Amino acid sequence: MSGFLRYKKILDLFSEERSSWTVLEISKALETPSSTIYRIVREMVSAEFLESAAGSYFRLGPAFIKFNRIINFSDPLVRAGQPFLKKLADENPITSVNVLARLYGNKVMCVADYKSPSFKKNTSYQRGKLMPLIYGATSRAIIMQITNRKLQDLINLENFKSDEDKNIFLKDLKNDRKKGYCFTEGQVDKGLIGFAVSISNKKLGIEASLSSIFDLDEFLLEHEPIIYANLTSYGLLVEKYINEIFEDIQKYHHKTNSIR
Amino acid sequence: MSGFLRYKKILDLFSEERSSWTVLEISKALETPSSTIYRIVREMVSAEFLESAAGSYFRLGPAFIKFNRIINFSDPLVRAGQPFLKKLADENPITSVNVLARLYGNKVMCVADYKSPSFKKNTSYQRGKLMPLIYGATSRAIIMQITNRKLQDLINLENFKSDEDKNIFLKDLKNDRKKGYCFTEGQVDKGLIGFAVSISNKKLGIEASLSSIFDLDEFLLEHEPIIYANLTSYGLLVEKYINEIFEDIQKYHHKTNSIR
DNA sequence: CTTAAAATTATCATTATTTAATAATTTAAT
DNA sequence: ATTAAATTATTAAATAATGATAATTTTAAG
Repeated sequence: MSGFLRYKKILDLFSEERSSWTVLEISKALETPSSTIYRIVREMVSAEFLESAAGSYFRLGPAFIKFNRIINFSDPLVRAGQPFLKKLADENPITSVNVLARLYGNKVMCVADYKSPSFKKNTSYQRGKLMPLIYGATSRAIIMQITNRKLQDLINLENFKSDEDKNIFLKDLKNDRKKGYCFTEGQVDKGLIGFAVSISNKKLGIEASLSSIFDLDEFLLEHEPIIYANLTSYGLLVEKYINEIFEDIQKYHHKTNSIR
Repeated sequence: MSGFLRYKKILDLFSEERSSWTVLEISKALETPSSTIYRIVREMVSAEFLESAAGSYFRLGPAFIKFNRIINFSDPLVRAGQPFLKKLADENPITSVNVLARLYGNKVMCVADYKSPSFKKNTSYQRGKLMPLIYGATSRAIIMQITNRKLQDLINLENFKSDEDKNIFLKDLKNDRKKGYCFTEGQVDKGLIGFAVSISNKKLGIEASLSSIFDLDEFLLEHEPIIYANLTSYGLLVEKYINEIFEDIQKYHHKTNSIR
């Protein structure tokens, strides 16, 4: 265990289910002497990546809240897309959960979400949560924009039940790519349906999606055209804003670099 | 530069204003050879604390979003208080910004906020932002619960204009402690006023506050009793929930520790 | 498709840090 | 006040980080 991994292994112990650990517990879990863990934990506490809680427990520190905020206010995708999620929800014909998500390793992560206040059911899509790459419209609108080698690599990491399943998935993906949007039913949450469009920006390396999730019980066929119209128009708007943000960033860097 | 500091120094370069850096820029800023920075950045990218963006730039990685989410769903203060912020806003007599904040080093950090949809002015209190310890009701309701040595240490870090200012501050603090709540006007944002109560839990080491911020132009004296009533009752409710969460955590740890 | 520049990774001797066993100290609970 | 638990300090030995340079890969332009 060396380098950053030393610190990351400790952080990775912390989860929603188990959010506080003592040094001795960490020491056992990582099979590392407690004197070593004490030293490392002390470092991380002083950097505010961990904080000491009561009863000699430690929990994740406020540095994560701070850096999360910086991402929120500066990440081009979040900055460009966040303001439109509420608008999209308000314009949808029925209550919805609206999600901006992006590729994160070989998973998909929701980076912003807005739920209509009266939406009743629970959804798995919540900011910061990792979702499977091959299920749900949100994910599909992301993977459908990926091609060649990178697509191969991602697909190879997935466990399809059979080669047939894999081929069906790839064929569906091709179809969706042609159509320009995705629809799935109950792949992630039972009783919910999802619609999604791709969001991308090559210069910024953004591979993302914008999606709306509805309660199947509320959904009528006549809603479909409005949903697609909303998603595609807001999708384009988000891409336009991402581009503007990109140009701002470039100007800024040009300026600061020439000063030096 | 050694240990975790090596990594933290790089992360600390990233800010809202400057959210992407190249390896060469980092290398210059930290006066460290680029071969070293390349190695460190690579480590952090693979741990997802940084991510490579377009044009050989790097930005903060999705690990922060992930861990932030874990804090959101598990931090006793956030878990207990978050759900009440909207309720508090809805019950306040005029539009408001409602904030849960806590001590963070020698600063105060907002850990959850809810703004009435129609609240017009901008406030400095946004989740994740660090605020001064000695200005604003939000901060004062935190520092007023701190005593003895710890208070001394915190006060000594502050730059008061004069000894007189310092004494006035300490006297006001004493008064507020007696009253059980704080009021300030325009100390953080001009044209805004703040009301706050303390939130604490000794066992969990929580030193926090619940506050409501209003537009001075909308505020009438007759609102005051309602505001105080709301803050104090929700403050007690939040403390009660923190306590329940504490007991849940204890049970859980008891269980998992006895299994081993 | 080629080519040149820029970005990134690999190599390795030197230097510095981390490790972990143990002792010493501090803190917390009765 | 006392004792156990938690934390910090100390140390030689083991290990890893550094940074100069070379090698490779990627990117952008013609």
